[in-house]
Amino acid sequence: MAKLQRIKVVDVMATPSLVSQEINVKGWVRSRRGNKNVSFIALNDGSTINNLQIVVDLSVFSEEALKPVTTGACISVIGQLVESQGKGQTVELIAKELEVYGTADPDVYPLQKKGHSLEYLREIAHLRPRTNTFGAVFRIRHNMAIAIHQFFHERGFFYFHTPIVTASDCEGAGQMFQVTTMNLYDLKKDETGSIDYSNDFFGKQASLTVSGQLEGELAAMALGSIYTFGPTFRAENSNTPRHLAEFWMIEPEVAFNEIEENMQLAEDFIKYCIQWALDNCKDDLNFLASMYDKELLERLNFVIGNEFVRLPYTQGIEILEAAVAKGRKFEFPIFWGADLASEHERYLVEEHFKKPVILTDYPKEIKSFYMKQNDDGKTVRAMDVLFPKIGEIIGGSQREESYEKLTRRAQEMGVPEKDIWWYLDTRRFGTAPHSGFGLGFERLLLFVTGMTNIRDVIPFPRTPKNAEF
RNA sequence: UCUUCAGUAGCUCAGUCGGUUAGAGCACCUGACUGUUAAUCAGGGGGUCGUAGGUUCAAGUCCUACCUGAAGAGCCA
Repeated sequence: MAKLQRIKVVDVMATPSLVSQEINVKGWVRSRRGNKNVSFIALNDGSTINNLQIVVDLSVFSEEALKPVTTGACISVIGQLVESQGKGQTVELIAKELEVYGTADPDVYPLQKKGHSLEYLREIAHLRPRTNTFGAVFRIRHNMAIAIHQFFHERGFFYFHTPIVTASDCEGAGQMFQVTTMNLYDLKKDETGSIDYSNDFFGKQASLTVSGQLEGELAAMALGSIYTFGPTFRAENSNTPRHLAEFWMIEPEVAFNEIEENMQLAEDFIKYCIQWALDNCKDDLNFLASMYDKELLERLNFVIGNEFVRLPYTQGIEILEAAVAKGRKFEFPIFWGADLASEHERYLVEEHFKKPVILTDYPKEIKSFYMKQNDDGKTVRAMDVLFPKIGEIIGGSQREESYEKLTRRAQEMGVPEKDIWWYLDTRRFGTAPHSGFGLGFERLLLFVTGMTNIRDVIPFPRTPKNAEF
C-alpha cells in the first residue's frame, strides 16, 4: 500500500470530501480523556487553533499502548475520518494505527491542559507557541506580516532593505546598542582617554539601528514609493507593557506625498491590516476574544468603520485647556509648546473624540530635525496616530526638502553634519517633497490581538535584563 | 529609572491579631466509570513560604536590604 500523505488538521476540517476516507494526521496531544472503553485525544498540529478529536477504541488498542500519549506528546495517527457522534466537533478520526514520535513526561512537562498565566508562559517562551493563546497570536502575527507586504505591493511600493548595523545615531530616536569586535577586557584608549575605534571591525563606532527611515528616504528619492519592514533596537531602560528592546518596524516613505496623503496612507494601511485579520484569522480572533477581550471584534470593526480624526496640535491643546477649565484634572500641566503626556493623548482619543486621532503640526522644538517646517515658523508637519488603549501607534511626518532649512535645523539640534552628509545629499541633488511614517509592528499586533503586554505578541521578547532563549 | 502591588506545592491561589503538624483547586500517581469536550468521581504522594539579615519566648505573617514579576509614569514605536 502506498504511504499515506500526512494532511494538516486545518485542511482536514476544510475538506468535507475527506469524510469516510483513511487519512494520516500528525501533531501534539493537547489532552486525553475517556474511560476504559474509549479514549479521546485532542490533537493539535499548529495549522489551526482547532483540535482534531482522535477516537481510540480500547478493544483495538491496549491501555499500555496509550500510556505514552500524554499532554505534549507528539504522535502520528492513521485512521478513518468520520462524522462525530459527540457534540463539539463535526468530524473525528477513528484511530487504526498510532505511532508516538516523542513523549512528554507529565512529571516535568511544564504545560498542562488547564490555563496558565501569561507571566508564567513568558518564562517558558520556548514552549508557549504550543498553547492555544500563543498559537493564535503567532498565526495572526504571520498574517499581519503578509498583509503588510500585500498592502504595499498592491500599491506599487518596493520592499527596501535598510541596514541593521549603522554608524550613526541620526534620528536621535533613543539609546543604541553598540556593535563591536573589540576585546572588552582589554580596551585600548588613546592619549585623551577615549576609545580608539579605528581598529574596530568597521573602523568607527557602530550600533544596531533604531530606525531605517533615513536610508528609506534615500530609496524613496529613487524608487518613488518604498517601505521597510525589519527589526530595530532601542537600548532604553523602558519597563512597560508597550516597549521592547528589539522590535519590528514598518516604515513607508513616499516621494511627492505631502502630509495629507501621508495621513491617508497611514489610515488606509491600518484599516487594511485589520480587515485582513478579520478576513483571515477568524478562528484565532474568536478564541482571543472569548478568552481575553470580549469587545475585541467590535473594536476592530469600529476602527475600520470610522474616519480617523485629523487634529492640529494647536487645536488639541485648546480642547485640553477647555477640559481643564471645566474642572478636568491632569497630572501634568498643559500649555502650547508642551509635549503631550499619555493622559492627554488618552483624553483626546478615549474621552473627547472616542475615535483614533491623527495629531499634526507639533511645535518644532519637540520633534526631530528632519521634519518639514511650516510657514508659521513654529510648527512642523509631524503626525502621530493615536489609538485607544495602546496610545501612539504611528509616528511620521512630511520631510524637510530644503537643503538650507534642513542643515540649519540639524545644526540647531546638534546633529553633526559629518554623520549625515549622505542624507543631506538627497536635498542637494534632485530634492523633492516626500513623506513617511513608522509603525511599530508589535503595537499593531497588540491592537489586533487584544493582548495587553507587548511581550506576548513577539515570540522571544527582548527587554531590560531579559534575553533568554 | 521612579511609584505602587506581588513572590507560599509543578500551576493558580488562600493562610485571620505573630502562636500547635502550612491548606485548597488544578496537574501528577492509583482506582472507578459504555462517547468524553479544560470529562467526572474516590483515594494518594508532593513545601528550604523569593534570598540574606534583623525584631521576638515564638515569624509564611513584623522591619531592612537585595532579587524577580506585574501595573502606572517617563522615553518612545
